[in-house]
Amino acid sequence: MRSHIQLSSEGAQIVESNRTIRDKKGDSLLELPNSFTIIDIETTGLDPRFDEIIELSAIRVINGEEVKTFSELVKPDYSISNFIKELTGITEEMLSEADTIDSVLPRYLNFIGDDIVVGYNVHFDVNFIYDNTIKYLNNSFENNLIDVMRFAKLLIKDSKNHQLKTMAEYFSIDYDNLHRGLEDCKVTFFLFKELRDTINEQFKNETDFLKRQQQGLKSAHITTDITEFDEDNPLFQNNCAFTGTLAHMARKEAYQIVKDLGGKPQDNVTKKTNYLILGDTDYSKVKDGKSRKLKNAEKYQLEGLDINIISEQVFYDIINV
DNA sequence: TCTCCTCGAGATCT
DNA sequence: CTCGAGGAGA
Repeated sequence: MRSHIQLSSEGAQIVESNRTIRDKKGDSLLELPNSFTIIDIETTGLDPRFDEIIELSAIRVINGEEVKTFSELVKPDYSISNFIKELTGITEEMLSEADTIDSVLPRYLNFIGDDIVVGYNVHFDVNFIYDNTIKYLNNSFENNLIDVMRFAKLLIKDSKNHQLKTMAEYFSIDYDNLHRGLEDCKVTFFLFKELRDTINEQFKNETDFLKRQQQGLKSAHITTDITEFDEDNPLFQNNCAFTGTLAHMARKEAYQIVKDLGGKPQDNVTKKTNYLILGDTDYSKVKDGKSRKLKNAEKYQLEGLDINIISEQVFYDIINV
């Protein structure tokens, strides 16, 4: 397949086969600022290379308060599909009176300024804006961004998926016209607030959550409210490490269960390890099919240390699941 | 123990 | 794109 290279003086957008590189795109931040601009766009499809923008919407938020909104329809070059008509409720007739992208986009970018842009799966919107800014204005869109979906996935585990609609229902957020720009901005704004509250409920404070997220999953972060333990449980006061992916729970949940039983979850196998639980390690990258943790455990076992290498199923039996 | 890298799996936007 | 997991090297 031949590559199509498209170069521009500002914010080079290189289209190679079916992959697009946007080298001046802003950073994706895991932050909770008080001032930002919520964005949402409607398009004629999912692919920025072929599809067009038909609505640009935004809400300016300062110190947590909505202060201004922007929402304009955009007249596309080509007609829109029935699917999009159904999805958004936007008709050809509505679009026929709208301005074209080259005149609406500058107003939109002016409204956004250099604010951090916040959105749901915000990369989708930013990619369209980025490409259209190059194409029509020969300029780049470098604003940093915050993806609310990222927070949703990190915080909401008991949900069938993380679509905006599902999350809105999860938090009982009302919406009248989902898939219209401004309405989706409002839902995203409420959702962002709810997720911030969730963080404050589940963690000491916001920075505590953000710091942990950066550091990744550490067994030392797992805490328990339980004060009285069953001292007969095999895990009680014992060090437990895991290797591989567990079939029935996340590593984090397993750590929590160990902690709740009075055991001590570990990130690595050490000479103090008492149990190594084997998950699925059928990875091509694991040499000999044995992870470093398993190799260490076997080594220590040969040295006569009290370390039990057990299967995932035995672990479930011990914890009574 | 830590920091950074690589890789595969899974999901969302219109 | 993001995350989780293992690996390598300091």
